[in-house]
Amino acid sequence: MLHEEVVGRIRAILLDGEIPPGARIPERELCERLEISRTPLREALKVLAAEGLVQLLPHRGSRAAKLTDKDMRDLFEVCQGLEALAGELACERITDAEIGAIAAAHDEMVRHYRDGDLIQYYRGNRAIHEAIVTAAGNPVLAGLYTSVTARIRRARYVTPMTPQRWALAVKEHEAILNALQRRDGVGLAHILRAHLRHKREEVLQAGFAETEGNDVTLRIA
Amino acid sequence: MLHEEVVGRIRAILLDGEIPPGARIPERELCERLEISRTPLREALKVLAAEGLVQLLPHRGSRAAKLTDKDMRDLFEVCQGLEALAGELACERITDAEIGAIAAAHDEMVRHYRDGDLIQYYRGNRAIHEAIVTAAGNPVLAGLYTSVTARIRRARYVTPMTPQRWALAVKEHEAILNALQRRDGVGLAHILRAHLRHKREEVLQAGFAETEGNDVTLRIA
DNA sequence: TTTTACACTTTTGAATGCAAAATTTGCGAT
DNA sequence: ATCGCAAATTTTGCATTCAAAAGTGTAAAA
Repeated sequence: MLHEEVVGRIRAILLDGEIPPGARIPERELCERLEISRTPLREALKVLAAEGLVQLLPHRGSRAAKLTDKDMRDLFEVCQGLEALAGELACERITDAEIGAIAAAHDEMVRHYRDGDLIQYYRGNRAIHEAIVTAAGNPVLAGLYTSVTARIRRARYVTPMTPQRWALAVKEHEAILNALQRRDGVGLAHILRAHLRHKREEVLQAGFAETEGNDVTLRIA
Repeated sequence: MLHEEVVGRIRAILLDGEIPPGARIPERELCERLEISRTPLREALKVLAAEGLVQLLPHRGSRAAKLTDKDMRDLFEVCQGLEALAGELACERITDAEIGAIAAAHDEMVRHYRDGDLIQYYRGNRAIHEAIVTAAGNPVLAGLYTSVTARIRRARYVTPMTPQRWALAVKEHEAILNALQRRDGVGLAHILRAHLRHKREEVLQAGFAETEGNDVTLRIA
């Protein structure tokens, strides 16, 4: 198993909440499960610690990082900035074909909205946001975006929404698509920022910070 | 020696250009020099690879990452976005004391400009940009900023400037300070973006991409 | 009964050793 | 002299091992 694959698998375990935020990461167990020894596992944990997904305590092992309200706020704030930048750049560089693909994804997402299928809606939603970032044509930006969104993914794509909020989000997505089609970078940046600001308020109001005894996984079910 | 210290020391070696971009990283030598064994060294290298400072080639060791023109452009683009965001947030949150400190740093920097001391000018310049990011009060943002700026530091703070460009940069810094004092977030974001755009053009024009046979260190001397 | 001291266990962090892969060296053929 | 190929050497990646630190349990003393 390659180094990057080890990192990826542990990242998946953490993002799935299989090891819940704040819990200790059992080196021995993970080694057995991934069928590797402690050396490559520990290398991966240090990388994930640098990413912010794992917290290393000297001589006390590693834990799955826990996000406070402040962390969540900071991450959303940065995410807003990154998506706004991506939107502006995308408008300069996006091809008609890419716009077409996003429009198709948008229509499909709206169908899931009408069907009331939140899971599928979120899936499409995420694909659109990622497509915009990709269209920006900046791998550095894409990398930071991936890393920041990974940390808030569970909160962002798991929060239940009220009908009102959901309707607003869909409306905002109409505006996002529209700005893209007009290649209105400044406008797109604005609407993306507002869109994420609303999402953040939603998440924080729902109390989704990963603090003591707040098991998000339970709430999902 | 603590893990973070190992990472820091290798980072410094790379940023100083002691191991020039593209060169192989000699594990054995570094181990002896840092007086550690290969295990912690390799952990550090993987972390630095995740940061983009080191390139890992499976079964072929690690090299100091080399930046192409495109990489440089992408990094500056992201840096613009991060600084603009930091500027906006800073205007919302900065204290009078912090503004005072930045004003003092600014005055000192201008003195170095008048003295024609580019090294000291750059040092002060960097301190101001970092102070603005700090004033944004967002550690996630600060972390990304540190990591992105580290990668372009040599280009950013080493490029020789023409008198015209230097004068323009100082003028822009007057505007930066002014916007901060007025707590004009949008204005500050704009001027920071323009400032960095100019810097990027300067760097790219100077041909500072770390491509084959382009030893930046030589040019500094 | 509560607290503290102490031995014991577990776990962490790092050095060493070993097999596999890659690079370099040496030699023969053209 | 140059090219090609095989043997030798080096280097990489990982498993194992070892010392040190943290955690745990027990028993004695207050």
